[in-house]
Amino acid sequence: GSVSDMLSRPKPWSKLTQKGREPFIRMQLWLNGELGQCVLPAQGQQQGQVLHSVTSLQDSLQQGCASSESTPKTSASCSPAPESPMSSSESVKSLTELVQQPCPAIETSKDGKSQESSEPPASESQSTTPLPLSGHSALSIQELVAMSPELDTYGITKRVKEVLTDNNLVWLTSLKSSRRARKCAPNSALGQRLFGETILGLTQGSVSDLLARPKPWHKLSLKGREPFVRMQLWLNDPNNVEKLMDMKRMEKKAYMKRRHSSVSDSQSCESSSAGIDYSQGASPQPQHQLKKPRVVLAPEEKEALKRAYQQKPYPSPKTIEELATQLNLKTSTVINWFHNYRSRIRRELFIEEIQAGSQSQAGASDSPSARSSRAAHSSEGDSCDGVDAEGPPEGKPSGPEADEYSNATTKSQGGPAESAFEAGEEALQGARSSEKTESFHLGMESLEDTDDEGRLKAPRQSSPPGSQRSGESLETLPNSATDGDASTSAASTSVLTGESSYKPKESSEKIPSVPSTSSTVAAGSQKANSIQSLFSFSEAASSKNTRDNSLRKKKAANLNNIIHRLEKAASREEAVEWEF
DNA sequence: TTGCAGTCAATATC
DNA sequence: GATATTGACTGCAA
Repeated sequence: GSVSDMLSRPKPWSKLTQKGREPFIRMQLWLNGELGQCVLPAQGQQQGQVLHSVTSLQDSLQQGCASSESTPKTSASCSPAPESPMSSSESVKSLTELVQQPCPAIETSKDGKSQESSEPPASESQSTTPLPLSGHSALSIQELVAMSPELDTYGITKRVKEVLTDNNLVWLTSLKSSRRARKCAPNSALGQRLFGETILGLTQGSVSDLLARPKPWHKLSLKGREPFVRMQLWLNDPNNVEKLMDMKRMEKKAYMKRRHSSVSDSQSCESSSAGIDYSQGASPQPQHQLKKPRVVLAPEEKEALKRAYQQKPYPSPKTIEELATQLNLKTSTVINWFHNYRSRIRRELFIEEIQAGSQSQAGASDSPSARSSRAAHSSEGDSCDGVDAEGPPEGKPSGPEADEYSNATTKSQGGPAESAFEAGEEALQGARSSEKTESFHLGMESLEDTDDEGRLKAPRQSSPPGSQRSGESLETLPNSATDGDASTSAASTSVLTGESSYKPKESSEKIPSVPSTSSTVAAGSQKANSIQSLFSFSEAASSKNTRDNSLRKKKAANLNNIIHRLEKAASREEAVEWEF
């Protein structure tokens, strides 16, 4: 009866609820000929199918995608329906099982996509890397992604890392004895590159990033979820490792073959690392020469940018322009830097929270750092550039306050600097900034001074030790913040004089040069000085504090973002639901 | 137009 | 050689 009704009187898509759309999706899949035996899993109840993003699914369907679909799944958020009886984890399981049965998740062959040649794998666009995901087309994966229940991204990456590294270990240890074997060991290891290219269709760098800093599922776009679904599928494949190893072997074979065949003239253009052949096949030299050298920002430049960020995470075009001029960078570089920095800070925060969340809150309460940060009730606010009035935002960041988590993400090595930061932060408690631009501009002026001597001529090629020079000049800038001076001067110091301008890169990374931001407080400059000295001398910081500080820094950055958005929203007077 | 997510790929680091 | 970092780019959405 329902079918009849639906067939004769279909509602327009826009009028359908998510549940109502489900049958149409199924029909579409069926029309695409991809409905296999797995259409309706035994568990019955295909309904719970809640699409995280119906539109995206629709898109993929329109592109002709299809595949083993369906998976009952529930999304607490969007499925009010009582019907989906499955728990989230069950759903995941069934999802992956489903995909696995008919067509193993990992089709090792790189040509795996041959069968469905027609489809234009949206995701691989320009990528020359063969998109792995075989038995299923890339699109079917999209579909799975759309229908997938919430996955534990952190857990998934953790497991993937384990599998990969375990594998490395196995090989390395088992081969340790033999010299010859050891020589081969690296080749036999399951590396990120192989995994990325074969399983995820991503490059090594992306994989590394993904594994190290997974975003929580709910923060991911459909596209962003795809690698996690792939990983989940891979993890569920009992033969995953072997298949990957096979891949490895095949790759190696191919490589050897290539090498042998190109003995003659290969010498000149030797760059024959595995996986290169596509680049040469595509086009000859022209691009080769057009390649522009990669910009590498000198540490001082980064410092300056960070300080600018502390003051204004969302600089105006004018500010960007100025910054670019002062630093002798292209505006696009500055823009990119801000974009990248914002998003990376955000991501770090995510995982910090995840990690913190997974730690027992118990320990957090009496850790010194926690104590201090709590005692200094306003310190959080400070660190976020005068966001002390962050009533609501407070809620979230404070939760994961735990100081205990292992900071896998926080590659924090900047012990001294960070401890300094902590001290500095405390010293600056109560300081607060409300003004932004002016101080920032002042800062730029200071920088100008710097430039006079040794402008960061930054060849933008590599940031060699030469950069030290400019770093020094920055460092030696006169501290323009005079005691009783208004916030502006204090701020200017913070932006440029940078307590940390001479800090090693790593530490500077973690240290937020935070608060000096704008302390309106008279004591500002003195405090800044104390920070400076701390930077130089207090080597004895505990790693706990270190982590705590890095977390704070990130929170600060995050709060900055929040503020910015709030301001924006306020100016627009629009109602916004905030998710902090 | 702006900001962001996701990614690549060059380079740095381990 | 494997992995991590990071500037740049693309595509999308508001």
